[in-house]
Amino acid sequence: MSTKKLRRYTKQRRLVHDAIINRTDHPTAKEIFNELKPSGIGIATVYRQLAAMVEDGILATVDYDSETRYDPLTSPHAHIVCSVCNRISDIELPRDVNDLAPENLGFEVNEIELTWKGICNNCQ
Amino acid sequence: MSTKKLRRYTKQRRLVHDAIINRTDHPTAKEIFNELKPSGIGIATVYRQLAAMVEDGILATVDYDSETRYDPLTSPHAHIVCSVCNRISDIELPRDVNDLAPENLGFEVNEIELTWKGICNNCQ
DNA sequence: CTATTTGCAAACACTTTGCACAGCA
DNA sequence: TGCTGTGCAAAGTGTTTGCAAATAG
Repeated sequence: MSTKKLRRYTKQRRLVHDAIINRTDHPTAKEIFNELKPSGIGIATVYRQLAAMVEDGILATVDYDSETRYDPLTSPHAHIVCSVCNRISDIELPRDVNDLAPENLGFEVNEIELTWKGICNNCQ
Repeated sequence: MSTKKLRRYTKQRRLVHDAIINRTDHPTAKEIFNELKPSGIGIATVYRQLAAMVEDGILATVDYDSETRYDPLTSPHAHIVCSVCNRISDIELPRDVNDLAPENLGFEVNEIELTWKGICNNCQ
């Protein structure tokens, strides 16, 4: 059982938290920074706060296009990525996906990552 | 129908090709470069040759740990990643995985990416 | 009061690019 | 010979870190 590290409620922590917590578009740190730039926040602080939120289990990360993206949906789920508009969407993880796990190979599965790439209905 | 771009058979092309073509460990460009360094090859050439091989369909790429890794197995398959030894292994894509596709959402699927993360039997 | 957090700039790691020269076709 | 490929160094990105000043508790 891991005790959650104590965090100070700074103005910057609240800014980053509020900027990401209801997003479904998987923004990068740079994108969050640009939106918060008018507040005078530093980009290092944005990176640090996002990392802290990941450590606290508030955010998950998604690597795409050589950038780390942040996702407030931390329960297991799959993604669909549109190669035209580059949008990443959350989607339910198929129930049967666990049946496909390679446990018979002696591999102890902790996490599944499932992404479909293609063209979303907006872009077709 | 795409006509394959003509490539010159330079010493460097052969070096990079031979260094990666039978690998199953998904090396990075840096790793290939380090192995070929004694030949005097430049790192830019390694990046360029690997990119050319991807363009020609000889290699696939796998993004992991903020680095691009190269995989001579280009037919659809899944990966298992061990969080202890960081090894990425190829594994057969379960046949039923296509049944799980989100085509009912109007999404046109081109590619599936399926990775299990956990601990391999060597590391348990 | 004091330990954590901030903003800035510099440092980092991976990858790409501009350019003059080398070498395949 | 002509044009593509090469090596080098510099530039580009995304991200992290060192440090003095600011500030939450």
